[in-house]
Amino acid sequence: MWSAICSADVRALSRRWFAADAPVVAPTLLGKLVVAGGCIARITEVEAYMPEDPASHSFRGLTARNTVMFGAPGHLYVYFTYGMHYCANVTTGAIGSGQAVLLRAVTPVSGRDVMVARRNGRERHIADGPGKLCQALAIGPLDNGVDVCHRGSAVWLADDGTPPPEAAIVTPRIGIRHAVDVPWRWLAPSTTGEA
DNA sequence: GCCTGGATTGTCT
DNA sequence: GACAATCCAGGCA
Repeated sequence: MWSAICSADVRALSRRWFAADAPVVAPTLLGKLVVAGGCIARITEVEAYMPEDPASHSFRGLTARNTVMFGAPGHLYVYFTYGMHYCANVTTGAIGSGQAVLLRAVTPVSGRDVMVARRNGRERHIADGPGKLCQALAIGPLDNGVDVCHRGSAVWLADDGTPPPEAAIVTPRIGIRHAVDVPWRWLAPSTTGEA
């Protein structure tokens, strides 16, 4: 698989891919690949966050932490939460719009052993949560702001031709305390549960 | 400068 | 199923 990533039939997603609003971009990312930490994983769950959304970090405007969210689309926004976990987002929309798509879960495609090792040897639930995803793919604060449209980046998103699932499951977002009824969470149907 | 809440996870019962 | 762990950002005085 790694050789495939290095070949021409797997290409980085273009900047234009992320130019639309987060709720539009989010479902299109299902099935796409994340290349990070020497591993490749397929996206199975995402959530959209908009600036008018009380659950979004950009709701209160530009701050030192969320600067990346207000920057150009197609960049990685990594933030620290609950005192011990990192979450990875990809910025979308126009510059200054403060939108992002949270990467909630992936399944290993290549480098599974490495991901398991990073997850302290856990064979199950390798990356079925935002914090676990960052741990398995070694995504951290140093990756905040990297360009995911560039193959040479520490973290980038790729398209290997796999189409998004035709019947993605749409649900309200979870783990948040504001705007809990907004259906901006998308899951690949065959990958619910164990990742 | 202090206080509070948080886009979570792992462990224990 | 319930709860503790853990620490930073942001709000407020």
